[in-house]
Order: sequence, then structure tokens, then C-alpha cells
Amino acid sequence: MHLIIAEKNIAAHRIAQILSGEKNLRMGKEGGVPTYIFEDTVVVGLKGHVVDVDFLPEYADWRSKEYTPRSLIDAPIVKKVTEKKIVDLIRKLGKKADLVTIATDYDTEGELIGKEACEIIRSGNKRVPMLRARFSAITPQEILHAFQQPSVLDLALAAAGEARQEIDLVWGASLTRFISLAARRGGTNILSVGRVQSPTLAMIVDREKEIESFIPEPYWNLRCVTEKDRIVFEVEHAHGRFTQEEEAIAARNRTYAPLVVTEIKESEKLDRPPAPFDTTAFIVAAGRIGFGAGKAMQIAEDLYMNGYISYPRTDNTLYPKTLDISAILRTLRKTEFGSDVRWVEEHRRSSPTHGKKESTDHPPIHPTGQASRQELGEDRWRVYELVVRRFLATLSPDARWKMMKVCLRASEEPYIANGSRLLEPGWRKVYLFSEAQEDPIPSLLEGSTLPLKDVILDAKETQPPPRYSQSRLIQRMEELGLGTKSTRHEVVGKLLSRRYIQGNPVRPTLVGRAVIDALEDYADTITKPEMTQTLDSHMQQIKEKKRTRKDVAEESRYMLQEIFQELEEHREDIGEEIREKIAEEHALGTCPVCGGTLRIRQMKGSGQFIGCSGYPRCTFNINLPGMQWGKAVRTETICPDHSLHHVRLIRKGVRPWEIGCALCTHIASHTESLRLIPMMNESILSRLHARHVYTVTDLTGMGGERLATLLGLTPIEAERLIVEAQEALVLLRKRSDLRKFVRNHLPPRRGRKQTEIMTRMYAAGINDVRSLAHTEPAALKVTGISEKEAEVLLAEGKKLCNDRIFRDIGIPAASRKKYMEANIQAPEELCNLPPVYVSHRTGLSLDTVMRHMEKTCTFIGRKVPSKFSNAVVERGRTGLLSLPGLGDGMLERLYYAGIIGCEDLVKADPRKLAESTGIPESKIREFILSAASHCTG
DNA sequence: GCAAGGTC
Repeated sequence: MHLIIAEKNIAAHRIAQILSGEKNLRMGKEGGVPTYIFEDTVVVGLKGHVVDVDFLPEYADWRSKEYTPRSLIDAPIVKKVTEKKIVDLIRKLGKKADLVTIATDYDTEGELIGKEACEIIRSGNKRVPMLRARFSAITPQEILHAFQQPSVLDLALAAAGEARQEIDLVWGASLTRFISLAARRGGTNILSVGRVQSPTLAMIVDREKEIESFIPEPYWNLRCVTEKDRIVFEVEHAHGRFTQEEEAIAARNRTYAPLVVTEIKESEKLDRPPAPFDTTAFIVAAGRIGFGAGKAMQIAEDLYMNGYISYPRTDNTLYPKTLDISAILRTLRKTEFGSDVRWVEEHRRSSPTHGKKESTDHPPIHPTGQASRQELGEDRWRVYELVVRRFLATLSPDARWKMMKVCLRASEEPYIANGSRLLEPGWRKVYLFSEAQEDPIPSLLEGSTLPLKDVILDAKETQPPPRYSQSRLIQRMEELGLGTKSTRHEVVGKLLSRRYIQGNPVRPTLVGRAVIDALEDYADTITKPEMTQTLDSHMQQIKEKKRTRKDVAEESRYMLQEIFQELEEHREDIGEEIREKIAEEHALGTCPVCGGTLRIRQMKGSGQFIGCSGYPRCTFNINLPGMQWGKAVRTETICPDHSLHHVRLIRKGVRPWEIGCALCTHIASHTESLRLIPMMNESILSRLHARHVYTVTDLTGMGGERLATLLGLTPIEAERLIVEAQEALVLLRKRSDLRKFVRNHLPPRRGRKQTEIMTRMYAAGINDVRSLAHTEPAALKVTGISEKEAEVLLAEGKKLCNDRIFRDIGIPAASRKKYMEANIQAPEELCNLPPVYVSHRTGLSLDTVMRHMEKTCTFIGRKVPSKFSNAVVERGRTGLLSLPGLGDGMLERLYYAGIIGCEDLVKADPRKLAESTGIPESKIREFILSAASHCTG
């Protein structure tokens, strides 16, 4: 049997199709892994690496005294299986094979992945011949050729990959642990360090520092407004930017009407369509239409897996000759882009565009299947459309522009105007994502004069360099050789998830800055892109057998040892420095009450709030929504009124919740409540605010005397204010309770706001669950709730009220639950029922039920029912159950009617009893008869 | 709990 190993399932499938000629190809699954079988051949796809490197298990404890971060440098490295199903399958198939061909991608990682597969197979079959097929595209030509002339694994090439693995693991793990431990950050807050992520982060931090230290330079622009054929347009002074204001003013003062056209230069410009998409260009283009790098790749991956577009991880910008472009166009004719496709077919350029990069791994990203807006949904459709239109653009003719340069004079001052007009849109007709900036000016004649409608002198300032957008960052990474087409966007995602950076364009957090500052001081090698470049050249030397993997790794370890020498000497300083900067991350600004520092504080549970550094001396605090709404972080925006950083709640997978200035929000939300106090007026309110008393609670906690002096009230007024505040607080608590209740029982619906419903309820005089429960369903209409929902709400409200009454009566929660389950909801109901029935129905002991009934009856002013002894009840029960045909179900019904023994039964009126129990009268009569004979006899 | 690189 011939076993062929491909790098991924999709490649295995296509290789099998080509080699089998699509005849008798059987697709199956073994051990959960897809297989492709024809004749005597089995093709299996890996999932990239199926094993990974790691340290021995004893190194797992970060805080181990023996296995310190530094000890990882020389720790033994072992391989561990990460894809067990695949590993098991290829080992099993390898045992039966008499030939194995490794057909992974033709690059360094592919060779290493091939070697891993080889070693797995060898562990079960030492003798089987192992060949290597090398191809640079999965096309019939390439594949057939590769299998006709197979070679063997290139161990030097694989060793270059292993060197990378080893170095990345050792540097990354040891430095990550060191920095995290020094800063005392564990769990989800570790501080990671790596050959690619750290230089990328350093780039972002550098840019931020550049922006901060940027000193704007003033400059002046001089322009004139004029008009021709009713078209108003502007001409600029030929000098361009003036750096001296006097010069600009002088030039303006020399500018007199009329404007005379002195020269007109017209030319034509060809505008080539963009090159086909490689991964980076795709991410950039997707970024322009609003997708973050990670999101764009996730969607592309999805479209690829479903056959709409080609493999999204590629460095190639040249369509291979084997790509059947006309066939793709024919496929696309059937889509929404049909008319564009036909236009392209009629106007195709002689050869498609291409970029600088040509690699042979995969073709540029292009559409492979037809799709409709409906089947894809909004986001996927937009990405698909982008890929389709880009593909069409690369086949379309150039756009043609008419360029105009007009020179003018106003008195002696030279002015110019640049205009452009799109003559033929060419590719721009099909590619709508790159806006054609037309700048039309009316047609002019040399020597003609124009009116001078206005002369404008603008004072401006030079701007700092912009922050990196995610896609620009990925472009920079590519330029610097950081990461690969498959990993660059993941690195950005990693920096975001570690909270080193935030937003798009990206900004470093203080944590991110602190880590880079520390690394630059003590381990700057890891913060420089050069580390990757050096590693690449060392890998090249290994590939060429000029150096060994061992040699390269040893040199790298030696360098890392030296770095650790420095790091360990300054361990305390580094830790303290990072911790200090991180603490700053939570600081919002000055406390309005005491001048201390307001900080975001997170408690152990899900609580978070803003507190003062002066606590307990200063108790000023602001409540924040719980952590389930997102973790509170500060943003760089500062409130102009309170000089406090704005606050934002961040939660995974959800758009952040911008709280804004927490103090503004705090004041606004509590002002409403303060107005509930009858004697509150604008004057008192503003005096309270001026004294930083913002909430009703704050007010109730104050002494009358203090309040009087603080607000300039008489002691009597102050006392009254406090009493009224206390009453308002009671109302607020009721409302808060009602709000929670409504939230729990009213399902959220689109376009309905809970706060509005609540406002309307309060306005209707419904301030607590009790008054809600006693409202008519129709009366709730004004709140915007449907009648059905109102009924549910009222029923639940009644339930809750009754439960609370039971609670107030002193019935424990466990028993209350049992009454509820037995559908005994109100205190009156309980009192009306025979105790024996209740006991039987709920499973509570008779004594317990009697005790509860006693309390309940007393509470609602009823007569307490007389007691039964357990013995009497028990005797009655055995008596009743001894009657022929009377089972447990009947017993309960009789209990319900107050019949607890044969004596009661004999005395009962059969017809009435039948009515109240639902048992047929004839049956009752039978029971009575037999009861009479039993009990008397 | 750590990196970067494959792939899903």
C-alpha cells in the first residue's frame, strides 16, 4: 500500500483527485480523519503541525524554586502530540504501507511538518521506504511531475525549522515567565514576550511616543476663490506652504484682481488597476471597508472552506499560468456581478496585473465559486464582493485621467490650480473600493481673466504622524519580515487580548508601554525586528549546511543567558517599575471631594467601582455596572468638566460600552433621584453638587448640623431634608426592586427600552412589585407592554408578593418552595385548606403545616384551626386506605374535602362530597357503605 | 498559564 501524507485535508483531496484521474476515488473517514483511497493508495491530510515542542512536565510550575524561568534556557525540549487522531491514523496506516510519500508544502515549515509525519510513521515501521514529493502548486502538471520524480526529505531544511521552534520557545517562555513573575501578574494577566509580538508592540509604543513628543510647527496657506461658468473653485499660491507668517501676509497684500491665466498644461495619465490580492493586501483592503484584521481573516477562512474563494494565506501576487481565468469569469456571470463580468470579458487587458511578490505556494486570493447575497449574509457577502471585484479589476483596462495644471497671476503673485478628470473609468468601474478623487476645474483659456472673489489665508499646524491602523501595522510587519502571512493578524489579536494595545487605529496601553520600556532597558534584542532577520539568515545557513542547528541554537542560548544575567540583577526594579505603571492604568484623576486619586477598583466577585485613594478617610465612590457587562478600563479621553479619564467596559466578543465620564454619568443618574425629595429645588441641588453630595444615600448619611452649615439651611430645614431623603430612599429601593423584577420577567425585545417602560410605570404610580401585582392588565398598556406579557408579569408579581408575605410571616424558604410547588400561593389559600391535605400534598409534616397555618391565620386575622393529633390522623389514614378501591390519589381528594377518617366519611353528604372531590357519587356511596361496616364493625 | 508556526 502506498501512503501519501499531505499538509492539510484540502490538499490531500486534490492530490488524490489528480493522481487517481478522479476514477474510482473513494472518500471515507478513519478514526475521524478524512481519507482518499484509490487503487492501492491512501492519501491523508495533516493539520499542519500535528506535534508541538514543549518542556518536560517538571517545568510546568512557574513558581518552582528549582525550575526557574532562567532554567528554561537549557531545559530539555520534547515533542508532544497535538492532533492525536491524525497521529494514530498515520502510524497505523504506516505499519501496513510499503511506500510512504511525504507531500507537504514545499517550504521550511512544510519540510518540518513532513519530518514530523516521517518520525511518527517510523515509530511503527522502521523499514518502509520514505519519499518526498515537491511541488509548488497543486496542479496536475506539478503533482504528476513531483510523483514521477520524487526525492527524499531534506533534513537540513527541516532542521532550520526546528531551530526556529527551539529558539522561539526558549526565548518566549523564559522571558514571559520572568517578566510576569517580576510584575506579579498571573492567570489571564500574564505579560507575554516573543520574537514577533514584542518588536510589533515596540513599534506601536514608539509611534505613540513620537506623537506625544511631536511639536507642531505653524504654517500658512494662501488661496484665492474664483469663478468661471458659475463654477466656484480655488487656486493656491504657487509658493505652497509659508513657514513665515510675514511672508504669507505680504503675498496676500500683493494679491490684486484680476486673476490672469498665464499657462495651461494638459496631460493624460494612465492609472493601472491594483495587483491581485495576497494576504496583506487583502487585509488592508478589508480594513478600508471596516473589517479588523482578525475578522477579515476569519471571514476569508470561512469563504474558503465553503468553496467561494481560494486559499486566503498566500504571499503570491501573480496568477499562475495554470489558473483558468476565463472559467472563473464564466462562473461569476451567474452572480449579481453579471453585468460587470460581461464588461470585463469584453474589455479584458492583454495580461492581468501582478505585484512584486511572486511565490509559488498558492495563487493570489481570487473567487472560486458563485454566491448570492442571501446565502452569505451581510459580512461574508461584503468580503466576497471585495474579492470578486478585486479579481475583476486585475483583468480590466487602465483608467484614464485628464490632468490639468493652470498657472495664474493676481497682479504679480503666482497662483496655480491642479485639476483632474476621469476620462475613462476602466477598472474603477468594477472596483468600487478605491475612490477616484476627481478634482474638476472649468475649462479656461490662456490670457483670460477671472474675478477674485476672495483671498483666504489659513493658519495651520503640522500634524504628528498617525497611529497605525491594524492593517497598516500588518503591512509594516511584512516590510520588516515579522511573522508570516498566516500569523501576522494573529499577533495583532494577541496584543489586543493581552491588553497591550487597544482600538483601531491601535494605541498602546500603559501595560504595553511598561513591558516595552522594561525590555528595551534590559533585553532589547527581543524588541527589535533584527532578531527575526538574524534568525532568518541563520536558518538559511542551516539549509545550506554551513552551520548546524545545534550550533545556532547554542549561540542563541548563550545570548539569552547573558540577557538573564542583567535581568536577574534588576529583577526588583523591573517588577516595581512595571507595577507602578500598571497601577496608573486604573487612575482616573483627582477626587473632587478630598483631592486624592480616583481609581477603578475591581473586587473579588463581579463588583467594580470607582474609589478614592483617601479611603477610609474619604468615602467618595461611584458605582459601576458589574463585571458581567465588561471590565472597566480607562480611556485616554478626559472629561473637560471633571478632568477625569473616561471609562469604558470591555467584554470579549462584544462592542465596548462607553460609559464616558463616570462622574458626569453618576451626577446625571442621581439628580433624577434627588428631585424625588419634595423640598428639593434647583438652589439646594446646586449647593449639594457644589459640595460633592450627589446621591440620596449620601444625603441620608449626613448629620443635620453638618448639612445645615454646608448648605446654609436652618437646623429644622436640614432635619426635614434628611427625613425626606430617607423617605425618598425607601421609594428608590422599592423601584429598584421593581426594576429587577421587570427585567427578570420581561423578555428583551428589539427597539424596546427598559428604562422607558420603567419611567412610564413610575408615572402611572406603580412604584413597587406589590402595586404592580394589584394593577389591571389593561392599565399596563400605557407602559408599552403587550397584554399577554402584562398578564405574565402580574401573575409573577402576585406570586412574588405572596412569597414575600409568607417570608414576613416567618415561613422558611424551603417550605415556601413546597407550598408554591403544591400551587398554594396566597396566605388566604393556605388558611382555607385542611391541614391534613396540605401536609399530604406538600410532603411537610403535619406539625410543620399546623405551625405555619397558625402563624398565617394570626397574620391575616383568621381563627386558628383546631389541632389534630398525629395519632388520630394516622388511624384515619389506615382506616380510609383499608377501604376497597381507595388509593393514595383518592385519599388526597378526600383530604381536600376535609375527610380525614372513616368517621368523617360516614357523616358526609355523598352528593356534596362528590362535588367537592370530583369522585363519582356512586363511588362515594360505596366508600361510605364499606366505611360504615368497617368502622362500626 | 509561556512563543511562533502550521491549520480549522
